[in-house]
Amino acid sequence: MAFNNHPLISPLATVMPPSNPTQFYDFKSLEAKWQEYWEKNKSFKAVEDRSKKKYYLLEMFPYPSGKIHMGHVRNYTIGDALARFKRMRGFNVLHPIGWDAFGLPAENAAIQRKTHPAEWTFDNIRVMRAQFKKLGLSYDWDREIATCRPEYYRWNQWHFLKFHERGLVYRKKSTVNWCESCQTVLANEQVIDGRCWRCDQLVLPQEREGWFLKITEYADRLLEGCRELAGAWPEQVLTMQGNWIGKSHGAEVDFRVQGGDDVARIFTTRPDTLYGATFMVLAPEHPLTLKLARGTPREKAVAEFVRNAQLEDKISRTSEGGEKKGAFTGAYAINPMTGEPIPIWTANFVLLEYGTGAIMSVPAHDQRDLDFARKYGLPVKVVIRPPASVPPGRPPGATPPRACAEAELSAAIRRRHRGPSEFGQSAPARPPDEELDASAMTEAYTQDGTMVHSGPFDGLSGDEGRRKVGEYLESKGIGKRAVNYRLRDWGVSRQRYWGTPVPFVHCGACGAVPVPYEQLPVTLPLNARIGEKGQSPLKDIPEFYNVPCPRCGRPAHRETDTLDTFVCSSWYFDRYTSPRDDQAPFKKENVDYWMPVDQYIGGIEHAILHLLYSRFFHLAFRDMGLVGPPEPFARLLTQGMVIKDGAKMSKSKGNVVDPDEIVGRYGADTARLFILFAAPPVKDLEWSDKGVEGCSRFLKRAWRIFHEFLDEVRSAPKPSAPTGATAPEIRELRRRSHVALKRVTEDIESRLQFNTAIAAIMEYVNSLYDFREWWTGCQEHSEADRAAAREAMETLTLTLSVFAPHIGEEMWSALGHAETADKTPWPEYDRELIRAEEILIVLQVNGKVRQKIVVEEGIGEEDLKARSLEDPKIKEWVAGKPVKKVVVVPKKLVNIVV
RNA sequence: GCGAGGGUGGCGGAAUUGGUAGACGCGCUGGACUUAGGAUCCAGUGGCACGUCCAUGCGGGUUCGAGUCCCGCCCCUCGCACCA
Repeated sequence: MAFNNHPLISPLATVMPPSNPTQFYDFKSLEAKWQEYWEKNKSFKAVEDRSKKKYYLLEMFPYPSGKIHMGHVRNYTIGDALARFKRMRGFNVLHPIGWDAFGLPAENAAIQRKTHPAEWTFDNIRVMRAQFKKLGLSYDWDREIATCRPEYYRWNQWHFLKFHERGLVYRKKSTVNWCESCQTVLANEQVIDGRCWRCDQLVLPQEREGWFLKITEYADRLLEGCRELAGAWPEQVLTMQGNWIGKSHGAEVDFRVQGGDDVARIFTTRPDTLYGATFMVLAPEHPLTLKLARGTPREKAVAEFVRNAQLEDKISRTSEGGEKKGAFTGAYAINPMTGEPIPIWTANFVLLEYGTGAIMSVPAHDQRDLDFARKYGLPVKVVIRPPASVPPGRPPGATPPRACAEAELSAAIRRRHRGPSEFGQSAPARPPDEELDASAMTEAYTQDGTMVHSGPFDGLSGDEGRRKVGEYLESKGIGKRAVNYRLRDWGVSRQRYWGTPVPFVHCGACGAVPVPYEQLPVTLPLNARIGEKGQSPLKDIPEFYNVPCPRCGRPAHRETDTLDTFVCSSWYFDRYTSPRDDQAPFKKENVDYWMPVDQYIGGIEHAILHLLYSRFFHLAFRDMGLVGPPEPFARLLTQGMVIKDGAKMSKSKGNVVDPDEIVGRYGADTARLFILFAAPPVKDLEWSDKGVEGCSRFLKRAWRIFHEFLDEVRSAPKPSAPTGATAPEIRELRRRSHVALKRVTEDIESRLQFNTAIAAIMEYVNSLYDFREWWTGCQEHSEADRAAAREAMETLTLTLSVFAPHIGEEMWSALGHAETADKTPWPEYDRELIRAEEILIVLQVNGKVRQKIVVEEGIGEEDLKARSLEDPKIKEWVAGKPVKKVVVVPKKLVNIVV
């Protein structure tokens, strides 16, 4: 028990003796011991302390689906390493965890297993919490939340009512995405390629009434924010959000229907092509479509076409390869510029939800319109002349210029990421004044050019033309410049049980009435009979369903829809700042201290789901004065997937590795180390059992070398400044300690490259084995020598403790420290000590490496040049030829050009 | 089609500003210790025609020097895509 009786040993050591006094690395008892210590001492409890710089580190909280998988281990291990590092760097770190505990799987599992969703959920939470603790994750467990508890979801309801007060909540009947297998409506963001994001089933259109949040009101600010986040968030995520918001500039123009009062409003990004509009197309669902055909010989054909179009599923209807089908309504509209009548059609590819649900068709300058015109024999009219030269690689008609904010955004992001780019060379000349031939063209000319056959606008270029036409439309009152978004409002109604009840009451007299704040929470009854498909079981619980109207007191009934679970996750990071507050969703002073999240870590699958919703909530909160910062997540890291045998781990592929098994066999430290070492966080990680063994081997190796030095080092003093009297081996040891420290520090701090940081520690351990050879060969060691060795062991221990905290703490306490490693300030490396006394210089002849020489560190350029030319090997290579030039890169290389 | 990211040994991956390509780990080869080793330690390990050689997807270019910069291709992954 050599290190058990040291006077400085921490109080815990007397309570809990070191797991084993031998050199055997007994990870099992050692990990259990430290986990118990952290738990008892609440080691990672975060306390608001305005005198310290805060650091809010957050990983996306998990859905309690059963047991944790490797993806979780990776996500939370990355976060934990960073949390531990930041604490040692002197930050006041908030590192919380909780459970995204509402959702369909609980309900489905409950039906299957004849249990209750609550029971299933809390069972899973228990299991997963224990698994997290076994991994040694440094959470402030006092802040743990579960969104399915009324203490949490009452604030969902509170926010919903606040949003309602501000006009951000409304109810409407519309065509929604219905997932038959989940028996619920989905928001647009939750439909991926026409399929449900959770169960992968095809989504069907359905007419339904439901609750919506006006995220579209924030479209512009959400897009603007993407610009600000450039550099701090992965470019890909910002691009995806930009695409999703889909802002485009253009104009809305009214087309009068010939012989009546009807007006069809269209949206176009190309008002400069208005003169070329030779027909217009309405969405089948457009109210005018059937109206115009009514009472005409076309009525039957149009009605049938509309019916068929609506039956067609959305993917085939809107995919590029999908067949463009249309029907003539029999009516004509007046082109407001030319005054000419143009036929009004309806077609499957025009969507009611986008723009105004009606388009003008300019076949000469839009590929889709051209295809349609050719198919149905409609006229084509050229109104844009290509410029005399076009940029290289972009033949006319190849790529439409998207008058879209996407392009602007990605350009802005690129500028942020790389700095301004240079312009390409000028384009090859193209014969000027070449006019397109309307009757011959098979490809629409979709790029900008000069307006022709456009009356007073002839000769104007794209941007100018669009502006002038816009101004003209406005002056005539027949249109206006307009901005359109692809983003739709967020449908939050879910027709399922296991969620936050929508806090509204339906009254025959008063309509939908908000539940008064003082009556919150509207508690989800636990006695529901789950399993009846098609409607919420809440309807069958009279004590829930039947309530007096809060306004008039007459019998009314509660809303039975529950809120989308993404509502829970849109503000949980705020709740962590005051998790137990029962007066407000969070305390202002706490949220002001901790927010924004400094580093957020999670999967890319939430790029336009959770991450967009949360930004929306945050902006709305900001407008209500609840929070201060412009964005909730200052920096975002999207970690890669865990792959095995080339595919994502999944039950169906049978390639899952159970974290429990790895932790059981090798210990949490090994599991953590491997997962951080095998790949940089942003890249996919290929699982390797052999790699895990390698990491286990490394920890044992570190443990052994540490214990070989321990006895002599335990009582050594702090190393003093270097003196010339020490042996070169000691100086080299100190140099390597400080080099390792520098590399680990910088790899974590400025690059989040844990894999190279760990590689640096491994290299360092290898060099300690080299050093040991010399050390054991010495008769005795001076105090200064022992101090240097102590420093080396402390550096090893502290750097390792960030990644493998259990073994790190064990070693740290063995060194006799009263305080734990995680409470120890991260050491600073010494620039002076890093400087090598001798450096390696690479000698090149004509750019090829021919020799390597070792020279003293401070050698002058001329001396180095001379030494290089004198080198026998170099002389051989130069072979008497005249030396044309010598390039000297200080401290690196000399290149001799002959 | 558009946008982003990527292509480096047998494998996972390094190389931060144009300066020794392949750090670190896995695997493999040999040795030591051992009753034994799938433990541990030590040494070696890009390729071959073993050279003043060839090597970072392919072909050019800039440079004393290119995995890194420029031009043109090929392939892979992801996102967007009839969006008016």
